[in-house]
Amino acid sequence: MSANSPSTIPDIVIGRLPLYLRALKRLQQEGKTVTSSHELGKRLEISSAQIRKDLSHFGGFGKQGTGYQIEFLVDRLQEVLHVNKEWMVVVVGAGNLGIAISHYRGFQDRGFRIAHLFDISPQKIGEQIGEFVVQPVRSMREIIRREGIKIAMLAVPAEDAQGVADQLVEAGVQGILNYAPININVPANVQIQYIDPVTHLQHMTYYLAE
Amino acid sequence: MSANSPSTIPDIVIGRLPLYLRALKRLQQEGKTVTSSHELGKRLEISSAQIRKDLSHFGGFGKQGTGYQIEFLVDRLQEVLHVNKEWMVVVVGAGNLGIAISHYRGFQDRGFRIAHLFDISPQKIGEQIGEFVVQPVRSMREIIRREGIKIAMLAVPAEDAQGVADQLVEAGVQGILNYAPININVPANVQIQYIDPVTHLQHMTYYLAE
DNA sequence: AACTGTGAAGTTTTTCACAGCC
DNA sequence: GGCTGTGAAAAACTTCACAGTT
Repeated sequence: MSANSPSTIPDIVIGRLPLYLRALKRLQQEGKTVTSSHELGKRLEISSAQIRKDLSHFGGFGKQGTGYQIEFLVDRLQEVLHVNKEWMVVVVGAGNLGIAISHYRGFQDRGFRIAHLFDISPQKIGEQIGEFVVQPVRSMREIIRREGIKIAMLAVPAEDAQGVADQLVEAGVQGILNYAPININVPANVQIQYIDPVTHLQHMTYYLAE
Repeated sequence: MSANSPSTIPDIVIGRLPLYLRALKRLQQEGKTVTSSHELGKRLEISSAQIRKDLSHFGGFGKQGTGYQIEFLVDRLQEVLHVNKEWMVVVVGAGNLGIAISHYRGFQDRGFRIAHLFDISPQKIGEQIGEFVVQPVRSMREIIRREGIKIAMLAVPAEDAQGVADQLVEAGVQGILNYAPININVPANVQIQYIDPVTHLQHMTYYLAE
């Protein structure tokens, strides 16, 4: 079967594809050229049947008796996830977190490039952070529009997150990665994902005896 | 029904509790004292039935016709998640990310306090980062043991993550929040959670037209 | 012999819908 | 009238197990 229309594939499956991609690239770095659902599953602690079924949504990528050509599978997954091109991304918030994000080298080779760093504070505007000069939130809308940027990372205080998100959506952003520890509401056509380390820590402590 | 033994409650339910807790605290900050599964669900984009069912695993926390006393529910959830005390946490890796984590103010009032910051690089050791002096990984094991620390945040390069995780487990750590973009293997009795912004970005781009 | 891709079976998770209470 | 807590039903997800290919 060839690639389905996106809407028919469960979101939970989509969420695992980046993990497969990440693990495959690592196998590649280790010099491997072929792998199997079993080997991959062992690394990821996911059953081999799960991996085969997930991948089968997008077509038969493997060879019976042999397994998967890693390079081929990496290409296919990058295609499916639309990271066979480079997405321009903006960071909003030039506090410690925004600065750390702006310095992070790990976006480059996985499909993302930071294009701008914004902040609202007059003290921060104009400051040089790595390769970026902090720009005013005031000009954010215009820049995002002009450059057709579709993705933003939100690293502002929780109180400001909804307001900034509204502005980003208004400017045409279609995906927001929110680092602020608060839920924000966006239109249905805008993707939102959350990163909040504390929720992960609290998830772990449930299982830790006191 | 009163609190069950942890093992009988689905992990997926546990994963939502921190989100409920976060949203409830925000409602509290907004001055509310009572809420309903419907109101909470609207904020979180989770169905009200789901919220009621999740909470019912731990006892009847609400009142029919009225809803939930926010303060009471916050206390119960903190109890269930074991964050009614403060957990000491160490950070390993004093690069940009480790530094940002060490500066982050948001752990304090949600159950966690950073106790130490470690790095392996001689240039970094001794450096003052906020309120911490970077300590050598060499002395990590001894310090974790002595202070009975159970949780670590890993912010080292992917290549070093497995090795450091092994040392942490050896030292008695029972939960690791791994920021390195790589899967690591730990014994079954050790909790592990991952934070990798790129996997979230790639999840979003699947849904974004090119 | 090793491995994929996949229907069918099994399990888990979510939603429904309503009795019971405030 | 508004809301919870919960069995029962429905939906979603995972695993099984094996035919088919290399």
